[in-house]
Amino acid sequence: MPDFSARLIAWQRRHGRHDLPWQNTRDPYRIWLSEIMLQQTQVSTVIPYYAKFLARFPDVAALAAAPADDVMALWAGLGYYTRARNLHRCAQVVVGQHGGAFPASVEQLAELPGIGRSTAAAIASFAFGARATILDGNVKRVLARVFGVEGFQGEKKVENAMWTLAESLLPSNASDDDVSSYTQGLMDFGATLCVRGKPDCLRCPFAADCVANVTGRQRELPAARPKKTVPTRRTWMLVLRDGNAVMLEKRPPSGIWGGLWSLPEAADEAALAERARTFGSHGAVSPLAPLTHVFTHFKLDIEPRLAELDRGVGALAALGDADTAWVALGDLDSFGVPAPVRKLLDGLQGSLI
DNA sequence: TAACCGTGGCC
DNA sequence: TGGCCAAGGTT
Repeated sequence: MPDFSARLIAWQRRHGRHDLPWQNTRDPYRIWLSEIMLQQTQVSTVIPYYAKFLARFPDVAALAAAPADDVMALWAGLGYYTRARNLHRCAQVVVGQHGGAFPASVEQLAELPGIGRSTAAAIASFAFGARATILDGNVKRVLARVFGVEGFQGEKKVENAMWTLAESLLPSNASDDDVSSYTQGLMDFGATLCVRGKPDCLRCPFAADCVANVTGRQRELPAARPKKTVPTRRTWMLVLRDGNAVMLEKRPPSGIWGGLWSLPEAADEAALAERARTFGSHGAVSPLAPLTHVFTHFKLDIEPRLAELDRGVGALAALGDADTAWVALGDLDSFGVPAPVRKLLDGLQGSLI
């Protein structure tokens, strides 16, 4: 299909999105920030976070100079927290090694933390007019349908074929505006017309040539991910309360919820009671309503337990421990707290007298 | 190469 | 209700 890019650009200019908060700018900082937040995350989820970040960190220098904990607190609830750490590191590299200006080439961008091949192409095309293709979930779905690419896109062989195909479709002799419209068109077309459930083939500019449409295989393309049963883990969380404050522990930088502040955990009931005593609570440990949190690759059953701190021990319990903090329930916004833990504590606050 | 890494919306 | 997955990158 020699005119794929021309048709897509025309579609984008008439039917695509043109007023998202990170559009209508060529500021690499704003574009980069949006692209990192949008990794595996839907537009509607990102919008409020994007506004918060821009208000607090108006440029890359402000972000680079911020404490890591502040960045994590602002990111809390958005998920995939490695993105937040890499965002912070990337800002510091841009300031420290690039004089505060993002590099303009795909290759240099892709060397920065948190920026892979697709994100580098998005930034380079939007900010610098580079002729480089993205390959995200939208593009993979569109290519699989229009060109009849078989096989699960998680397989290396299939993904390599997709990259090659995507490269071959780039517009030649394109202006900066064309490049920008093309990249945005790939995203918008997949996100709004060639959607997973019910693609709007009647309004599709590729309908007559689309393999999936012509053969009626919209539901078979792209190939579904092989099913896997997700394991269930179980953990006990300690809500150690002192008046209106609870104790939080900073989690290790890697692993689930890396770098966030969460409740102290234990592997069983007895171990949790022991931890409560260690922290200075010798009274009853009472159960709170259990909750289940579903991650991408496992399910987590949480057994929360409430304990009261012995009178006057609060200041001692956290002394000299930088990974422990007492936080008022009304001050959780200034700490990066995992979403289900935040939900649990918000419910607790409402129930306290 | 494949597993790991969050959360919320949709049907 | 539960399966599926979204503007992917890192290890």
